[in-house]
Amino acid sequence: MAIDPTDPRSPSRQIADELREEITSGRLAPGDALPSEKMLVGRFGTAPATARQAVRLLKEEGLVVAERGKGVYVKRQPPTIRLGSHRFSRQTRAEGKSAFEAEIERQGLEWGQEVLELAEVPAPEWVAEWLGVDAGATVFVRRRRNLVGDTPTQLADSYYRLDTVEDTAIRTPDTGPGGSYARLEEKGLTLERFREEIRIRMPTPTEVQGLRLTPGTPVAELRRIAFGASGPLEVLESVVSGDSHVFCYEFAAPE
Amino acid sequence: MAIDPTDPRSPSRQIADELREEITSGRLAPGDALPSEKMLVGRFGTAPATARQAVRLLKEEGLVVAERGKGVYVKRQPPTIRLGSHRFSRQTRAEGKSAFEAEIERQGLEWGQEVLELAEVPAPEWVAEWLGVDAGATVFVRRRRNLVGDTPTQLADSYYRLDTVEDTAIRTPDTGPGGSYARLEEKGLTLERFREEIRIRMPTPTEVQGLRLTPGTPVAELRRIAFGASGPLEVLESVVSGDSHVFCYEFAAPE
DNA sequence: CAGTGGTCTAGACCACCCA
DNA sequence: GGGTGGTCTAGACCACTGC
Repeated sequence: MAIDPTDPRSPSRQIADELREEITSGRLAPGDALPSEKMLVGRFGTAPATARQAVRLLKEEGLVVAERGKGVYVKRQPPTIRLGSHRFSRQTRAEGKSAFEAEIERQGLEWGQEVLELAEVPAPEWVAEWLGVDAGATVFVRRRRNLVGDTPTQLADSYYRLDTVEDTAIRTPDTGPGGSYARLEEKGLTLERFREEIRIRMPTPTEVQGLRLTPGTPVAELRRIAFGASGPLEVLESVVSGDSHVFCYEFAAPE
Repeated sequence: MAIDPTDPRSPSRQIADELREEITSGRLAPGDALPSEKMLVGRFGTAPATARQAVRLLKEEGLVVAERGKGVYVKRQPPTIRLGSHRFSRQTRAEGKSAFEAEIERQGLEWGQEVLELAEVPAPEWVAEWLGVDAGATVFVRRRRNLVGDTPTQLADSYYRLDTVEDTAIRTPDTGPGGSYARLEEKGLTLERFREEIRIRMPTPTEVQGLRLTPGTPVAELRRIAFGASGPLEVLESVVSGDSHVFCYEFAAPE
């Protein structure tokens, strides 16, 4: 219960390990408050800063969240959003839903989107390469933020060649039923296959703010390229909060 | 250059933002040393603990690594390992290589594996569900650690029904050429399709140790189920270090 | 041996939440 | 107003590195 000075672990580690054990064992359930800093000082007999250090370790592990003026709580698991390879089905678009929208509603959650920016910009290097345009060429970008309930979960930037989105609702705030993929197919640009890459990292401060992330929450960076018959149609970069998403893929055994 | 007391950002944030800008702008390149704590104290005129706090923020973002007794360095990007849906090709197995092995060698990297445990254990709940056995039924598990060069990059546990691996080299330390999937196919258990789920989180202390992770490095938890004609053949859980892996999937537009 | 980061002590003030 | 966490000051000792 108290600090063991003969233990090779530092006092703050001992406190953190003790608290972590209480969390993983379930004695402290999600939503429960951790003992306050002062209680920890009383219980373990250390200086306040040492107790703080212990709590900080747990925050870095993503096990607990601090709420200003209230206390430190065991993190609750937010509802898990499944992002699967089946979400780009043409049938879904025919029903007037975008890929993301369909995925959320399938799970009985509320959906929302904010368009942050519609602009013509010079293509970032990897976008140019994937879209098959010259480095620095002008492309059209749709930046938006997806919400589940009222919490933002994704920042998504879609890039298009200018001729691809010419005279389409993709250039306007509301892309209409079925989303931008439906608009492309209306134009005769059939989506044939997709390629996705997932990278994992800690968020930048901007992303922490934009996604309302708690400290200790990593993010996934998803890059997708959508191919039509004649080449790439859309390149997407999306940053999604790690604690509320699962990526799912199914595929046949290749030869 | 110095701290601005009228700035709404706290002093440690200001220092962190300044250093981050030097890193992202390239004035501090990967491998370069950050100014030492004492230098920061001199430059910004704060107490040592404030400078430390700034450096800690950058560590949590995964931008820098501290080396005891030496200094704090801008993180180098480790070689990126691509884990793609094409890695389970039968052709690869015919060449005597396992999925992981093939992926690494394709990129000209050195490969290694340590078998940590071979055992019969009660199935964890999700494994039982995916393998289609009763909760708590006995299953066979292969726990191993994959190395690229001499750095561990993956912890992988494969679970099998007992009858699936009966009289196969899968129960022995060396599964032989082509890995365990080759052994299954020799037995007439053809792999037909795969399902993968990727979750993102911060590592546990055990994983930090096992994968030699630096603070601020998230991990991906990969769960895979390999299906044969008659049902699931293998369930795998793998924890991979986030800073050295990219997951890649390609798929056709579903109906 | 000097310099580095890792940890700790023992306080202080502030902003925030809730009763 | 009392409790909470967030941040800061101003030191201290230790273990480790590299010379």
